[in-house]
Amino acid sequence: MGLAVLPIHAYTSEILETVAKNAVCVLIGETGSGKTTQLSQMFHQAGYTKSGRIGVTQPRRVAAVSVARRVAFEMGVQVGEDVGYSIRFEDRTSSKTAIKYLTDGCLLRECLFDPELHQYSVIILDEAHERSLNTDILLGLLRRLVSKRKPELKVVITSATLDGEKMSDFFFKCPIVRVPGKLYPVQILYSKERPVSYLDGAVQTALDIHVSEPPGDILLFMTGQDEIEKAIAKLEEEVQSLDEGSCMDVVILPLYGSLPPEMQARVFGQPPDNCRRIIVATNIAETSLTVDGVVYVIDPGLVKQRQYNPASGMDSLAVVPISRVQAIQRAGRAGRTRPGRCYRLYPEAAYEHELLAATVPEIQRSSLAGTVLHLKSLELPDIDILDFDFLDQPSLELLEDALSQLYIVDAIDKSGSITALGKRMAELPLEPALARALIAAEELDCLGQALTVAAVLSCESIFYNAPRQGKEKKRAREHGSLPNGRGLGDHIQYLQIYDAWEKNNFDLEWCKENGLQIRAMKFARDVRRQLGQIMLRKKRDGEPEKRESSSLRKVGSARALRQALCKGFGNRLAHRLPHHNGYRCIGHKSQLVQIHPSACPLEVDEEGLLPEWVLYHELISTTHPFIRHVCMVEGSWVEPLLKKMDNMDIRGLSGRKTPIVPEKRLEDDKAMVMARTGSQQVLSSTLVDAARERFLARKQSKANK
DNA sequence: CGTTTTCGA
Repeated sequence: MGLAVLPIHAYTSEILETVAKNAVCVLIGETGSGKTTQLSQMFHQAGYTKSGRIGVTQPRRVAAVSVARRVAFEMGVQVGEDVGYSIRFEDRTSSKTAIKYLTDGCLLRECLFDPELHQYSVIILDEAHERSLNTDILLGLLRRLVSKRKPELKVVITSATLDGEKMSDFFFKCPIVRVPGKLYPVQILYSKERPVSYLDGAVQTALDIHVSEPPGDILLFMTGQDEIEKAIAKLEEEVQSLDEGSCMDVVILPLYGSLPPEMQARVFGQPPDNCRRIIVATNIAETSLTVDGVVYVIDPGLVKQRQYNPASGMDSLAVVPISRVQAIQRAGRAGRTRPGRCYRLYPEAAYEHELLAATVPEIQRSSLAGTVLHLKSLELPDIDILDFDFLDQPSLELLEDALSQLYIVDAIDKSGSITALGKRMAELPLEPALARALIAAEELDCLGQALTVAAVLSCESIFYNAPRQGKEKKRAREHGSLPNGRGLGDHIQYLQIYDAWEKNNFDLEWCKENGLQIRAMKFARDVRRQLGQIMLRKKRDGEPEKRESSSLRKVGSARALRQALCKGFGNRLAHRLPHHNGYRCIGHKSQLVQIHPSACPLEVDEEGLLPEWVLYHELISTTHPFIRHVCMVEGSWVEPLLKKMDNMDIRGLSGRKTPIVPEKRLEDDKAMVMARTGSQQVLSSTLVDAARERFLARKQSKANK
């Protein structure tokens, strides 16, 4: 077979010489340079695999797998032999494996068992410019390791033009090798000013291109599912009104992460002849997925980005301007197959002066509890977490928050040293709070259930939210027949749903019928299996096999399960929200925090009222900064509650865009209760107090009898 | 009457 000559081949000797002379080097290789597939082979041929393996990290699983396949093919070997890959749930390597592709998360996990990574003679950190949380931690660890394992370990960091110097400085001013890429020119067109509505502006631009420009697909970036659907609806409407025959046919396709795989596949299928495609996508199309045939890119310049607020311990999603690196990346999507065009819906001055040069790295906008625990468990000598060398230092608040989170779940002691418990927790691929809950569950004999809950909480929503169907009033949501936890809360509901699925032999059709995300359910099953194995491995000492596996099926009372979850999440919020003293909380995902019923002043009584309280933080911090606490409660009991409470101050809440309680600033110390039924209502804090009093009075009168 | 980007162990 004839293998194409790639730009990187011309640099072979320069690269090999640099690597021979230096422990680390930075390689700047633009898209199409061939670095991802060729570097490893180059080192293999140069004999570096005689003393160990070549490890190449990728930020994404699919990339690790597909690149390994490609390289195996080029070398004429089977995947899993000389060339292999290792990703979560799947290790395709053997003792023969000389070149190993793996996700950066996987390499990080290997550090736990072998901090000096002795199996490797070369480590290539690919796509380091993407600055994923895991890559950043690896960068910090490798910086230490390089000096330690000199001269037998070689490290190559591949990065983009922009931060090559920075990477080199970080690695003791190591040399930089530049390799050109292979991309067609993309003409950039700026708007004179920002459109009033970027959605309308984007739709209009797409139509203009469609009616006046030569063939070629259009890629339009939007921030989320909802926006994508709106844009598509508008586009379709406008396209309808075009004169028939005035231009070519057009298909409009959505593309976003939670879109079911078969729908995503439509974007990669063969387009009909003589028909233009308009693909409306989230930033998934920026790096993760590449759509062939795109010639025009429309870039409104925004992304939805997760942000973590250490003061409240919550993350939120915010629409923010993209960085220049992202803008360049988006434009590049137009030049993969031939020269293209990128329409930026903002002025050039905005690009130059308003956009950040690079995206704020994830390490500066995530909770670092897991990261810090990981680093602590490596027991690196002479290390002070607050002083660890990161390429970009996270804020002190972020680090202190991580330490306090870890202290609360007993993972570290007062002096900041990792505890035995903390060590066990570090081995579980979970956020520390959930890891703590699992260990508590083991002691409370409800591990089986806790595993399920932890697994379901580790995946994206298991519910499939179908796009709105036309103008039908009722939203097509099919999971009405699923167990609802009987008011026992989301966790119990997850447990019941998973158990029901298991009873149906993990049938995928069953998932479909009940409106569940097949992908998420499968993922939960894999996670559950993996977590179970890790929990067992730790317990193994001295215990017979059979007993072990039965502990995975152990089922305790709902109360035991709650207690276990509380052990992980308990106090976390109470700790931060002194207004809520007396309320204990357990967390649900990262945005919702439930107050445990047993600690709620309006406890469940014989009438079955008040099964749970939920604090909905995102609402508090992002939309309505004047509201300090919002309690969101399940619909099932709201009505009886409303009936019971008279003289209530109920205010309607109609969506995020309109303010609740307009123009009225609330006192800081007033907790708000938001009741969630079909419609949402806000109750004032005095009602909570009144209800609490009544509850206590009733309890008192019962006690007197 | 409202719903969430994207990766990863």
